[in-house]
Amino acid sequence: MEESVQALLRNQFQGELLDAIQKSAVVKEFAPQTEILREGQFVKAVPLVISGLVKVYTRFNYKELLLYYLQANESCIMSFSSGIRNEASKVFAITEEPTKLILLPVSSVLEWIKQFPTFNDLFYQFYNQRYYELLESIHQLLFNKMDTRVLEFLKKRQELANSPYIKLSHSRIANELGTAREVISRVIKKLETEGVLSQTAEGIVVL
Amino acid sequence: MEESVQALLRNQFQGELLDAIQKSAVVKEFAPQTEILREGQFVKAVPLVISGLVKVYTRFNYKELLLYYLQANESCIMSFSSGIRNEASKVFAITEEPTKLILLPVSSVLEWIKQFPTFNDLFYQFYNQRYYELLESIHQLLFNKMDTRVLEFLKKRQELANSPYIKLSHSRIANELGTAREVISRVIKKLETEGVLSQTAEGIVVL
DNA sequence: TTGCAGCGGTGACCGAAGTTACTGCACAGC
DNA sequence: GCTGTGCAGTAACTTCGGTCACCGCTGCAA
Repeated sequence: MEESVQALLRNQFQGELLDAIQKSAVVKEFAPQTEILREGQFVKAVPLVISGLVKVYTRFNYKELLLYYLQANESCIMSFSSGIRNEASKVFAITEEPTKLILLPVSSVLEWIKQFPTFNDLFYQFYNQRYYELLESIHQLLFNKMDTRVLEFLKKRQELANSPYIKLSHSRIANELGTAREVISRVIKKLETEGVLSQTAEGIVVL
Repeated sequence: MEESVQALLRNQFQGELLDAIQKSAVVKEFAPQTEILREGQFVKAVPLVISGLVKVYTRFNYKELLLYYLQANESCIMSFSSGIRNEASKVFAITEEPTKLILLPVSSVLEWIKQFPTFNDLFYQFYNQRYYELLESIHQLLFNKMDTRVLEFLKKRQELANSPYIKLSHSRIANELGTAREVISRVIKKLETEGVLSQTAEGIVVL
């Protein structure tokens, strides 16, 4: 295992738990736009993101909706839950950027949860985080109109990329929000005339 | 503690865990339409439903949306999570029927989770269940039109009440689905002419 | 150079759902 | 009896978002 990964793990975990993780974890790297979890898939490993960005989303009849992003030190609770219950996943996950993650075998995770309270806490935290993010998605869908949904989305992307320029095509944005490309064009144009953002050759900038 | 509650607990828990729960749990009864969790509330106890029905929902500017129901042997994960993280609740809970529940102090729950793996598993199960139900809500909002949403809702109510007759006013249904009363009237009328349900004096019947 | 694929812009249109406003009915309480 | 209240039905209208069709631009590859 590389030194950079080791360092990250040492930061998060200590003692026996650290040893155990180092022993059984497998490091994997993925190129952008690699599907790492399909709906209906049965998972036997829980991923823990080391670096990069993973998009978790749901899909129905070619209509998608972004649920949340996984960043460094976060885990996909869906693969954990589908792992422990031996149920098929109900969501999809795809890398957005080059992503490095470690895979923890479900059986080991189950052991560690019993043995190490800090590890257990961590997973409750993960669940919690995702619960909130789903709740937030529900709020967006139910209470907000397209313009605020687009704006919120762009702001989040700006934060995540840590760059003022959002390099996403209108149709990509439409997919994330479960709508059509034309709608995004319309809304972004409107936001632009309102002066809250501007479209440049380098990407969209929220002001 | 009454014998009926004792029996239910013995059914779910054993040994030391059962003893501990019996020692520190408080039984409470609530009349229908009693608010047991408000948004922004800080909770110091985790409820476990013994009997009855609790509605968990979110609200914004007088617009509501049903998230899920809590039935016997289920717990509100929101109060657990807001308890352990000392954060304010983001959802509301209200009794739909006369409801009996036991309250477990947050501090004890945290202890038991470490001590008793079965108890820990139970709470993961709760989290999981709610995560799925939120996901289901998102699907309903994003992919389904009002007519299917109403129909699904009515079917679920029929199951829960264990009676063919759904005694809910149109405006109540509208609230649960985050829409207006007129819309429900319109949709139900349409469903009625389509022959998938009928409205009688005793309530709505899905055929 | 041509052609084509991907992207954004736009106008026209439609349908779903939210809104307003009013009607009629049943029932309770006085 | 009258009146108030809560519920359902419904017509008319608006708004939002999804869809269709088409255009023009750019850049790439044959």
